[in-house]
Amino acid sequence: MDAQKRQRLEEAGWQVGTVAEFLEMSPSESEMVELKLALSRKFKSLRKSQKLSQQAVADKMQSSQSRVAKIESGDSSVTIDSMMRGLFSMGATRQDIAEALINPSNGGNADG
Amino acid sequence: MDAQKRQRLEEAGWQVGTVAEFLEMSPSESEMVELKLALSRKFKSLRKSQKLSQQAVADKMQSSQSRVAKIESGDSSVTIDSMMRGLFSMGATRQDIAEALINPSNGGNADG
DNA sequence: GGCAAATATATCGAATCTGACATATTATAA
DNA sequence: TTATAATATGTCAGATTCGATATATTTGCC
Repeated sequence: MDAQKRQRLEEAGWQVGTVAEFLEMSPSESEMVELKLALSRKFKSLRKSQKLSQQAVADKMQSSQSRVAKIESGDSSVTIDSMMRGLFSMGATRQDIAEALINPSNGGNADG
Repeated sequence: MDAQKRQRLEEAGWQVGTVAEFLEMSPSESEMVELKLALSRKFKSLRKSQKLSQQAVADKMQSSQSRVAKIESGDSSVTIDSMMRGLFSMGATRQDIAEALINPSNGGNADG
């Protein structure tokens, strides 16, 4: 059972503990996971608010649709650098990003 | 941007060169540079405030002294992931990081 | 000055991540 | 339904970054 599946279970109501506990992560590792999750949410909500397809964002940031999908799905092969690059390519400011880091929700616009 | 800042960037390996070349950097690329600069400053000020050597921080984050030096000098081979990992290893919170992103200065404690 | 600790810089093999691509799955509209 | 766009998933060669190491330089103290 991987982390993603486990998270799905949890969202469906299964009490299994925290992701960090399950994966036996150090505090800094789980901070990293949460940070990436926050950025990934912000990324998706920003794209939606601008009504862009993943392909359109990929073009803006000189990447590929599949990579954008991975960014939004929280794939572990994605770096923070990559997410930041995408956010800036969509016009996000450091302010926007800072707010996304603090706010546990998706960070504002569009579907929420 | 002043000449001193540009020179620091050049010395750190950012392909900046002339002012003209610098202006050819896309907006998102320069946002990335500024973001990394902000994180690098926060990293150093946090380490100083905790009176840790670069080696000590390297141990905490399972890296090497040389890599910590590169983080603090704004070396272009350093990823944001790497900087974040270091910041969290020193006990920084997402709040701390968010503030560092917004604040153009070094971010608070110790020298500066 | 001399010495030791701290920091900076260079290099390199190994590990990781990337963009591209193929393809599967899921929405959306006619 | 059928067609089409959008999104998700898997793979992989090439590029990038990593930690480690060696070594140079700087800093601080005697």
